[in-house]
Amino acid sequence: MRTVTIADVAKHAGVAVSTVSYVLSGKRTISATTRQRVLDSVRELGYHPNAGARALASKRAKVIALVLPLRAGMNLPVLMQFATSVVTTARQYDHDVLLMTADEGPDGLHRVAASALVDGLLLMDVEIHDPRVPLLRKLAEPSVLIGFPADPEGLTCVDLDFARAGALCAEHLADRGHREIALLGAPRVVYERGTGFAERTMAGFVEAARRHGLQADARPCEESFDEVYAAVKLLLDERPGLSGLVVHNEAAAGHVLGALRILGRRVPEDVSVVAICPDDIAERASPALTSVLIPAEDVGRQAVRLLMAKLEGQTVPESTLLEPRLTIRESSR
Amino acid sequence: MRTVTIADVAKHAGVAVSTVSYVLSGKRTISATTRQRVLDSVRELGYHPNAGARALASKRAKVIALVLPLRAGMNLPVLMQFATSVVTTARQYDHDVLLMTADEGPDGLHRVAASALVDGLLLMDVEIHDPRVPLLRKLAEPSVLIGFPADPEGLTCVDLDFARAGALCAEHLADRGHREIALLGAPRVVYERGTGFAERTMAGFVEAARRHGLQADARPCEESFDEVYAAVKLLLDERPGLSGLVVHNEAAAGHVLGALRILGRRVPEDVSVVAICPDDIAERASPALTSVLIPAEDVGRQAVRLLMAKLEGQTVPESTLLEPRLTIRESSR
DNA sequence: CCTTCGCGTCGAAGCGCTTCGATGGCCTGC
DNA sequence: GCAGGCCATCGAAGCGCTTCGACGCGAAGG
Repeated sequence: MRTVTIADVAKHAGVAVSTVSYVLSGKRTISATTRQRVLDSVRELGYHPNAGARALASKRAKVIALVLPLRAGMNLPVLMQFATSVVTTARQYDHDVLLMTADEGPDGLHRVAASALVDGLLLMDVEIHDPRVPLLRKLAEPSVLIGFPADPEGLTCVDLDFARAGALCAEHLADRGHREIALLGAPRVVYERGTGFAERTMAGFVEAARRHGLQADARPCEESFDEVYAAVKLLLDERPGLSGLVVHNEAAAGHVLGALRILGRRVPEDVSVVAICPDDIAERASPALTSVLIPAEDVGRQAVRLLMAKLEGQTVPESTLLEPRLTIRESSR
Repeated sequence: MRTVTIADVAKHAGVAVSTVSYVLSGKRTISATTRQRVLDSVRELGYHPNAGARALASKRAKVIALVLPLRAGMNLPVLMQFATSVVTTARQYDHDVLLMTADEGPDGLHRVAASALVDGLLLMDVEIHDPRVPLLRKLAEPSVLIGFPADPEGLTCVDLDFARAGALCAEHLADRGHREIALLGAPRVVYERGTGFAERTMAGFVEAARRHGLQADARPCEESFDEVYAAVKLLLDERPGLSGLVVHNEAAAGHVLGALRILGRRVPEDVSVVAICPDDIAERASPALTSVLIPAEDVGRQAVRLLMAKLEGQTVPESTLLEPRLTIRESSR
């Protein structure tokens, strides 16, 4: 069974090859009767345009690259949701997704772009001083970044508004009358790596607390139970009046609850806890955590939309910050 | 800056286009001096072959599809390791990876295959009665499955040897002198979905226990703490002499330890626990779990190798089972 | 010395598609 | 009744690459 080409369709429908092409692309008007005849032939023969030929002729591969940081220690559920949402959204725009790992580095991006394998790039987990950023500026292919490098000038970046998320948590606690609050953040290495989002959360938190006249404290937090326990204990020792705790570290969130239980503090009676984490983690905790969710799906969808807009030559905002949403559950009052 | 084509390279090196092509593909002998001149030009001009043109002319896209079950509730770390290993291995064979979600179903596979977007397919998490299997048999493009459908005839399947893994656990416990053992498996839905690996583990476990004259018991196990606790309690009530427990459920593994602690059984003094799970989970538990690991990386690498072999027209075994390895840690004696 | 062979290279024919300019038929308006 | 215009369709020229057959030349063989 030889594969069906556009010429087969044309012959079957009794029209020229170009007519079939125009029916399929809609780039020229074709009479309703011809159009129907062609579409029938397409269906009957089971025609699928050859991707390579199309890419060659039209200079559009209809494929975008998704560059994921597939190193260990990522927030897997969020990453997965994000990837799923990117693939699904891309399909809605009739595009496919080429999966790449960050470890190919700038060369990998250059390769897929220069070979016209992909029309555009989506990079996740961009760091403050990301070696790929200068390349992206040079590339003819449009790109969208998840996260913010030091200088987003000339790029297109999407992210959750982490500063706002931090602030939202502080405000929530302020509204409930808490006067002394603290934030436990990501592991120290995350700050050192300079991904940016962790710092921005802290900054937003501290700023909002200050604005509301709260006494606030923010520090990194490791992920093992023992270290979380030690951190929580230290915090409570130093700040006996502490009654509100924000945890921006999904691995640690559960452990914080465990530590508080062991330390004899009830949640939420003695200490209110707010987490910045995916909903499923917040819901599964006990008590269920009041949380600000990381809207991975929104981010993915939005990123693809922006990329598609750029592919069509539209200009898009350099920076898109997604508004965080706080869901109140059992762990705060 | 127009993109560099093979014609540019040819002109720059003072040779014919076809010569450049042969230098790059190695399909005909080219004298060392010419070869070097061409390679120099390639480097100097920064030439990258156009993927579409190459695919069109050679009928090889140098892309494989990776179909992941991006629904929730998967074992994310394993899935990620697997995906990473697939991408990395594919790159070693100079191939790229197109990411697809299972929810496009058979039509999606047909689409990418018929459009020659990909040369081969890698499907993860194949189910016993998978609707995609009949299609794969028909497709001209080769494919490799992770997991086993009911009838693997004519397909190429790779998986951990789960039966062996179950047996290994039973044998480990038998060697240590345990006489009454049990296995807590995946949630009930997994068995109902019929992915196969869960059943095979159970079967291997039961068979090995029987062979060693042990009293054995195997049942599904849900993932929430409360349900795990109930299951463990029921088991201990029914089988007071139970001293060895195998857990094939990474979400439940930690909870089992918690439940045993609450029920006053020390691990490993009173009950030895063996898990079938990724190493990181086993190591993070306390006490660290003796475990049989799911070698996601091996599976990915092996799957890509098989696919590449098929792409080159070699015949490969229908079934490849990866030998499980047991790592002894603190939870068993 | 001439033929034969093989090595290294070239030229040209596609691969299947998009797109541009051309064409022919038909309607409109004066 | 005819010029002008528009609509629907066609034909052909590439897009950048691979690959096949051909060719020229020096070495080997008779």
